[in-house]
Amino acid sequence: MEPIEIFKALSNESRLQILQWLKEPDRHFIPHEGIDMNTTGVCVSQITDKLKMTQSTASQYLTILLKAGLIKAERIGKYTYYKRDENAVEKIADILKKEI
Amino acid sequence: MEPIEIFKALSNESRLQILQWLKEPDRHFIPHEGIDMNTTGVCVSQITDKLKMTQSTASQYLTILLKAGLIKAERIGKYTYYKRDENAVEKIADILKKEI
DNA sequence: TTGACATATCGGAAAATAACGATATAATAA
DNA sequence: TTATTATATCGTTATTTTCCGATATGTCAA
Repeated sequence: MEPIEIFKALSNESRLQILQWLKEPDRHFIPHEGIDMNTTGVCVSQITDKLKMTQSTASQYLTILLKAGLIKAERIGKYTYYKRDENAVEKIADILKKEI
Repeated sequence: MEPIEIFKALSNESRLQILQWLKEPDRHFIPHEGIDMNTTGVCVSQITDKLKMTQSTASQYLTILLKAGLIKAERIGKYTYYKRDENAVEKIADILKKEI
């Protein structure tokens, strides 16, 4: 929970976009392999497609969001599913409100 | 109110520091020219001193916070006083909570 | 008007970030 | 086993950010 690291992660249009998509995954992605996107998350290729950037960039951005603690990752077979950590988003909003 | 611009402004240790100091100016600065720091603000040289960076850098960081809308400026004589815009800080916390 | 101080702005060097292509790794399918 | 697919990582170039010194501007005091 490093505020600076979190704000850096949020300082990029594409990463903000990803976070917003992951807020309501079924509004933004088509179902995949019978996975419940709300509980399990969305895989890298789906995000890559929507981002219209390379797989490399998408993967790196997801890692940045992950390290900032804003999303969680789960590997299932050859896919890695990422989903928002709602608690973390709440928490940083609270920190902003109380400590900054 | 550009979220990205605001998050960029918050992505720097020194600028976060300034914002936090300005939350309780009289805890962090000595009174100056009989000015009420809470209503009027704190001048650039006081912030420069505490920051331990050059006047140039301090002034630029204040401009970045100003353009992001996080602080307000008032020129009185040869001094420019900066103070937090509490409303703006609240607002970005709300945006974070609701829209991101 | 000149001098002294406070602040703003300009131009730059070094470090960090953005985004890519190429390649490595991991897991499944054939 | 080998081929294929999904993801991660590496190395790179272009851009942005950090922070500085030098200088310009603005304001007051003598």
